[in-house]
Amino acid sequence: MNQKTQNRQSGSTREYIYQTLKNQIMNLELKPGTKISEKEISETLKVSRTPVRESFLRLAQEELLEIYPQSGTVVSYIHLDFVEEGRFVREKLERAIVKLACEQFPEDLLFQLETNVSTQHLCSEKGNYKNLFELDEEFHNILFIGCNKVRTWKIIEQLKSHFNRIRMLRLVSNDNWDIMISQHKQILEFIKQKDGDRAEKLMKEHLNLVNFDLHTLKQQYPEYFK
Amino acid sequence: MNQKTQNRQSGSTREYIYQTLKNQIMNLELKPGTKISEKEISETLKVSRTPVRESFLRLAQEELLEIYPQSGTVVSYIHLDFVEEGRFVREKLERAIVKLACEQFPEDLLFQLETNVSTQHLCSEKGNYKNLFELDEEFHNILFIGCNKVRTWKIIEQLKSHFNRIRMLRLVSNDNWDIMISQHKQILEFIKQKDGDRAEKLMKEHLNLVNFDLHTLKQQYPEYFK
DNA sequence: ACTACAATACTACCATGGTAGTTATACTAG
DNA sequence: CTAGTATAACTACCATGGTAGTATTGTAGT
Repeated sequence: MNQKTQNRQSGSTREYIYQTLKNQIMNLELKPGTKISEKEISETLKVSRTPVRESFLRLAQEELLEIYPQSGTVVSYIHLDFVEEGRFVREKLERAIVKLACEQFPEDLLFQLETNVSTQHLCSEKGNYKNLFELDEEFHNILFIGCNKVRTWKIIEQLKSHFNRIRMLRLVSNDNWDIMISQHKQILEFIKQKDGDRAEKLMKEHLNLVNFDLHTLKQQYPEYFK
Repeated sequence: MNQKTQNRQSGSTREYIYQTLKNQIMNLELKPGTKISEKEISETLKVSRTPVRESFLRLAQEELLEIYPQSGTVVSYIHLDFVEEGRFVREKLERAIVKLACEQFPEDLLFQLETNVSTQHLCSEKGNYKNLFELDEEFHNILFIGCNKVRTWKIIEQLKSHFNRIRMLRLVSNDNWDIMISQHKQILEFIKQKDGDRAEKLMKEHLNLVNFDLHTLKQQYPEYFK
């Protein structure tokens, strides 16, 4: 029997399913608490249950799904402990990274930071907050790449997943984009000047920018939280 | 057809296979570079290919296996970049944690640290290095538990996997067990005295204790490294 | 002897069916 | 109407067969 003749353009079926589900969870299209099943997903996405199942396992590993054996699978509620812990780890590591970046940083990646920041200005003028969000992520990612700490960034990305869903909850409206962008620009300046102390201090401020009151948000959207 | 009547005592078949393989990899029974396959493992461990495959995926996620699609699966070589990066992350986070522990730490876990350290003395006298190794891990784990940062420790554990294989290479002989134990004891004292600065400084020293020359080791066992 | 290429033997990947275990539902007794 | 129980309808888990893709081996041509 014909089991799959056309290749999917980007990677395996499993990867495709994983990305699709992860996006839906992070965008809150799949709301916390939603019950899903291998069979249901495999039917809506027109694939067999195997790659779906394997994606479930990976997402459970990353704490975005909770699998109850023989019973069911649920999209994880946003867990404030996880958010707090993610913030803790991120602060410690990013402060260390930006200090490292001040000691040495590859020229070509410095250039990438420059273009990133100027693109941020453009997106801000046009009110393109979706792109701005991604540029923010990219800015920090480049810092880790330049310090040869790619795995570390991946770890942070994973720990940030619960937090980023909150950020999605607040949508574009409430972030202080302009302050954020100017801080990015200033951090880049400190790196070029190799001023580690100031850079670290500013990075700490920068990460606290999104440090809004979680508990009021929890009261506003109680159905999303554990 | 009978597909599995007896329950395995501890958890699912998948978990059992995962633990078995992980142990073999960490103990270097499965040496870096060894080619393995779903079929082979499923036959030797007398299970079907599915749980084996799912364990492979998880171990690949943790960078202990490398899966080449449609081609083969290989036990990861020890990657010095990973070791270095693991050390970086661990230092930053453990220094922050021990400082936190000096601010507040639950009474019962303090007691657990006490018993842990005294057990370490016992094991040292008896030359029980295998247990000592585990007690070392436990000591640090308790610190994270007491600071409500369990996930953070899990992250570190994963990042340490490549490093721990090196530690296994050097076996028991070369570690400075006595210094290590006295440092544990001293760290515990600083926590009780709530002396964050001294605790952090000692923790940094402590983590550098196993900071031996990797490159000579790489020359000694070239077949284990990338 | 050495290269080009076809045949073969692998591999991980995906599809699918059966099973044990859990949960919801229907039914019965009081 | 309620409480308890049998039954049906789920679930994730595991087993297994087929497929596309890769690597190896054998073979023919030079």
